[in-house]
Amino acid sequence: MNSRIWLIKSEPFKYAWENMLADGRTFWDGVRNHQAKNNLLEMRVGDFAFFYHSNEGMEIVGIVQVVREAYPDPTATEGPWVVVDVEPKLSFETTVSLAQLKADPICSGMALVRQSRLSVSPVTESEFNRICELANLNPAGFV
DNA sequence: GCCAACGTTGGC
DNA sequence: GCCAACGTTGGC
Repeated sequence: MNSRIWLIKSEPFKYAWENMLADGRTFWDGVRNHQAKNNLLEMRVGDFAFFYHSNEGMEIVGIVQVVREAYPDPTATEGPWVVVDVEPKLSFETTVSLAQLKADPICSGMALVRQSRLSVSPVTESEFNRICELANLNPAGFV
């Protein structure tokens, strides 16, 4: 597996997975945190990212794929902020809740769990595999 | 609605 | 450069 894995968060009432599916492709804007921005800068075309619903839902609902690497955020009037372009890759039939991740020995150490305010975070390969397992997915099917 | 975690701002 | 005050995010 050459791709790195990430996790991006969105509040469903601002931009839900359904919006992502409807748009087909979007630029991931609004990141105003340097750590999250640095993660965006490290994303490469072909990388995958889990799509997490924060606040409401609090679960991973799908996977997107990076289709364009970081470029200046068109919605930012100043500052070093960037966006990437992503496309929906697949919808989870079995979503994975935050409670499940917290209770899981592998996933309880995730940046998502430890740093709840970070909106773009890295996912390790073992976390990725475990989440696929919890979602009843075969990673070999799409990686 | 409350609060913990964390980032930012501004006085000194 | 420190730190108190304040704002925001997001889980509970």
